[in-house]
Amino acid sequence: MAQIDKAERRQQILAAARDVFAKRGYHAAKIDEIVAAAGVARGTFYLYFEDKRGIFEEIVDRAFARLGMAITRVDPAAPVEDQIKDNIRRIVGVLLEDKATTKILLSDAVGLDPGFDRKLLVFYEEVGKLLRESLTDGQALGIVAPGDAQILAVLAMGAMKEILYQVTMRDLALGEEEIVEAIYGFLSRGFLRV
Amino acid sequence: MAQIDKAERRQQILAAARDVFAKRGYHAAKIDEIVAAAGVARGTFYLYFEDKRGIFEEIVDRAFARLGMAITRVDPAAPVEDQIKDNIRRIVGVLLEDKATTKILLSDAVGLDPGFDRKLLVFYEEVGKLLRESLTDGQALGIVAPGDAQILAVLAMGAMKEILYQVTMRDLALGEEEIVEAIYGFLSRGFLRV
Amino acid sequence: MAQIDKAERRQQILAAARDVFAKRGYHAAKIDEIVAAAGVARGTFYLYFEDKRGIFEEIVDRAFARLGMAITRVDPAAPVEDQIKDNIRRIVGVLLEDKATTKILLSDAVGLDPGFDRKLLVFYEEVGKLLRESLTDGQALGIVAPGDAQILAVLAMGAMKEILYQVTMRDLALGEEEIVEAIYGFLSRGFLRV
Amino acid sequence: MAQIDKAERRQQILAAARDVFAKRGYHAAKIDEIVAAAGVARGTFYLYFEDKRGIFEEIVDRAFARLGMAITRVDPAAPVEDQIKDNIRRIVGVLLEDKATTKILLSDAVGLDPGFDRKLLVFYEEVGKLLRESLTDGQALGIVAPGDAQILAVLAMGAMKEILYQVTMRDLALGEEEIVEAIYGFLSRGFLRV
DNA sequence: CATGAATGAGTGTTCATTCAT
DNA sequence: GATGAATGAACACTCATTCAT
Repeated sequence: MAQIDKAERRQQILAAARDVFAKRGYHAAKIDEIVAAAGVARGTFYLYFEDKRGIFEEIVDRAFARLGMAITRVDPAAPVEDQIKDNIRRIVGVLLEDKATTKILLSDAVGLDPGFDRKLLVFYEEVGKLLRESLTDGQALGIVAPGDAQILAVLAMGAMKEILYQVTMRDLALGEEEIVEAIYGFLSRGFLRV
Repeated sequence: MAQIDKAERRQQILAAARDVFAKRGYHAAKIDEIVAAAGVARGTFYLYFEDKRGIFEEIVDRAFARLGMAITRVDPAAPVEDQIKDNIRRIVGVLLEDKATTKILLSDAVGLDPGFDRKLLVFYEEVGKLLRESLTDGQALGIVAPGDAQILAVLAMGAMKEILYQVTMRDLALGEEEIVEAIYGFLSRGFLRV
Repeated sequence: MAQIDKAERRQQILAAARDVFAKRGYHAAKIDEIVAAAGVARGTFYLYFEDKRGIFEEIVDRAFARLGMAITRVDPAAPVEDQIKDNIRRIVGVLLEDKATTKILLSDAVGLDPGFDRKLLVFYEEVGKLLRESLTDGQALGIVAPGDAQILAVLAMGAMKEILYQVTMRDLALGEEEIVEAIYGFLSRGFLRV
Repeated sequence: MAQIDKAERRQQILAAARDVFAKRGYHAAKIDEIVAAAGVARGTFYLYFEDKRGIFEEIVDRAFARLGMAITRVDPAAPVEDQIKDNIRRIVGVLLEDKATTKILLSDAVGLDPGFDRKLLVFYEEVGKLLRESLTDGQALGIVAPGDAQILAVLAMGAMKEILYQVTMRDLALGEEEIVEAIYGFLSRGFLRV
């Protein structure tokens, strides 16, 4: 079990932890099961991670970082439709690429404890802020409907989170592009025609 | 402590549990704190409830029941706008009326364990089914945009859940009617005008 | 195992802990052995005591309190010999009466950790202060040899501690009165006659 | 790290261990901190010492050896006062010269475990035996007060240990000669003049 | 019915020691 | 010899649940 690269060993444990957390949820996930899945000894775990919560936090932080990088600001000077679709496509891509982590993000990390709730809220707030600014820009140009940009941002995020939650948790059989189109259509036009 | 009605005693404990669960989250909520808040002895708790998970489940079940009763089917023969707004208004009303329970529903109950995840999924699926049917009816009448009704239903629920989650967790200062209008506007027209 | 008086239950556990600590030393004493000796369940221990260190500290504190009460100030106006002998007799009596606790005091509590070292030092300093004052009084009356009263106090305490340590740890077969006389003789006259 | 003498490397580790043991106490001293202080790798430690207890034992054994060599038998044919003072002076000198080790001896090694208690007892008994014989000789010559020589030996050692313990642990500001004189005065004449 | 003292299974974490390179 | 990554035995403590009074 000896000379693996240190970074590789971290990844190994991280991947095992991700799978166990996704399968069992945070509290039902036992260190024992994680190290068994990673094929390392109990003590090795603590060589690479502070504690159970620490590794969970790292999984979430990495996912947030990946997600953050998938999102880019919309430039209102250029055609927006493709930019928005690309954003949606990248977000959906990142989340569907690693469903275990997505389940952790959208399910296990929710309501874990006040500290974690804050972390989640902060991340969504950051995304919301970017979205809000884009919406405000768009409103100035008349390509976004008037209304409280913050609320619109929250609603848009909620819609996306839910569809991805359902796809992840229920294995709703939808192709990525289908999801992207549905989200885009919904955000752009809603669905009521009364 | 003598002459309290049995049902009243249940309520007392239930309310205490709800507050503690909302304040601490499921795992950090200790039976000790619940019984202290309810002003009963430890053993008394188990006279009224099977176990910790049992009382939590009852809180969630009651909330779901209340929520279910707030939702009524839209009759496409009559003017739909008011019917939809009424539905939204009732749902928002129920959830904002008891924020502790709403926090439990939208945060603590999420990712608790596979069994609970299923319960949540089932409830949202039931709501989604009703919504889907209404949407399908609407599509037949041309008052709902075409598209996969199931996805539309999921997106609509996600948007509503998120705004209420934010209002509950962040104390976003929004009036009920404001929320109702924002949701309705979003569902009906989206926000892009490109 | 039920309805014993709460104070009695504390005593029961305290006595068991004292025996185990005395037999094994602080670190080798396991909670398991203490509760087994006390005939209670693991959890019961924590119902009565904060933690392992807490019960140890209580044992030491109680011993110090008992010891403190055995010591009285010497009144230089009255004949001092009997007063001193009485003090020595009471101290020796208290320590030989419960050898397990004495072993804990003179052996296990020593060098446990910086916090405990301080507690010990503080206690001995208090005793030393009383002794020092008595010695200073005595020096004024010419019944105590001149010299740094603090050093004399320390030396006197050391002599007493050591003889009791040896009696406790080695079962040196000495009667109480023998010990008292030896200490008194030593303190009063030393042993060199050159 | 290459060309260091094997014996030198041992010394290096031994010195580091001594400092860490003195600073933290036996149990709070971690191998990690010792090897870090010594500037060697974890495994290297075990190349030079059996285990943690082994190195601790060696520190104590060496200290006892040094101490043993400082003590010489008093020849009753020659003037004893200087011989005794020289003995005290040498003992005090050895102990104050390396306060870290003295703290280990008088504090950390006490009550470590039954095995160590025995080692301490044996050493003090050996010293006590030598002292007892000197005292018995002295009693035959009338230069030592009558009384149980063993008890007198124990009392004398206790007095010395305590003053050195206090000087070491409390940084009692006393010069060596002051200490020597105080001890000698105390042993020779006690302090009561009633 | 109500009480609260007693229970004990369950688990995260530490750290001395080993051993492949 | 030297290294430091890996090991896993050991243990204090928590807290939901039970049950004698």
